[in-house]
Amino acid sequence: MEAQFGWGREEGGWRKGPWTAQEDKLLVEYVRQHGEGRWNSVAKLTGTGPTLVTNPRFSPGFDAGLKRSGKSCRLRWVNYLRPDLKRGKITPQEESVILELHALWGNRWSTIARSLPGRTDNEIKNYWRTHFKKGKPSKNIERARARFLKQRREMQSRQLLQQGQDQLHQQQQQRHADHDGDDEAVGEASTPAISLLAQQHEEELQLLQQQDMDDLLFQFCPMAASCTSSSCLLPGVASASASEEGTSGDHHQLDGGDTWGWGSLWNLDGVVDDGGWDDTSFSLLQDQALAFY
DNA sequence: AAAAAATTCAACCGCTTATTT
DNA sequence: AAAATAAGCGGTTGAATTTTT
Repeated sequence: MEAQFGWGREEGGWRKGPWTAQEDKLLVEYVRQHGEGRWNSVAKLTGTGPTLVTNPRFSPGFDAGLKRSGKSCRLRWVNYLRPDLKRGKITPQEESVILELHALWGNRWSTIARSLPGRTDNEIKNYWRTHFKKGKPSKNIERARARFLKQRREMQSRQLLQQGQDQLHQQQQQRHADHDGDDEAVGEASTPAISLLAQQHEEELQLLQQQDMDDLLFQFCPMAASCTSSSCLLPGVASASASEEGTSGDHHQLDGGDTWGWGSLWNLDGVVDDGGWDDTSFSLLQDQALAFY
């Protein structure tokens, strides 16, 4: 019934490969009796106690002990048998959290997992890799990305427009003060760069709107909502959380060049200095965004 | 209908960090 | 204080399953 798998056999005395229901039972029983931890003693203590030895379910001479290394036992418990694990698919809400926290912390799966009760680091890691890893972005994340960029653009073009208007206003007033009743056509020529930029962004924006991906996006990707609300738009939050690390575990690269976009897009390290969200950092980010687009 | 390709995810490995002896 | 042992972490693997051709 088992051991039909290519890799189900023994190596150095320890069984390896997929766990059987029987093995699970032994491990669960072990934890019930001895608690979590001391995994190396599982093999010694399972199935050898008087209750199990005399249990008629085990034929005489059959070694009922669990022939698994401590490491394997711990893994099985932590990732699969623990009763507080949440089974079933990752919910859209959870996905949203994963995306956000990964943007913040990179591949620190166990850190991310702490914010997702009932989910293991392994599970989250798998989820991330299968859904958001470079090369094969799912349709969902593709849409999410588009939305993210769109929001950024909307914001920027609004900013630019406002800037241009302010500037124009200022110049007009200045001119009024300087020499009284003069022309007003000059103002347009003096802010061509900004208005042009703003116009370009409006055009890009409209292009995106034509594609009309919002409805689909919302249906599939909750991140759309979080984009506006949390860390990615609030440098204060992001930099505060980001600075909390950097003490010891810094050898983890935040975003090894092969994962795409999000890490570098959302992680504001090195872009935002002391919580300031100025135009330069914005356009820097914008450039990064465009590079991926 | 079946073969091939793609995806999923449980479990492994090697390494680092923490705890115990 | 340091060596040994245990726990924890993240990357990788590959059998099983699902999807595509």
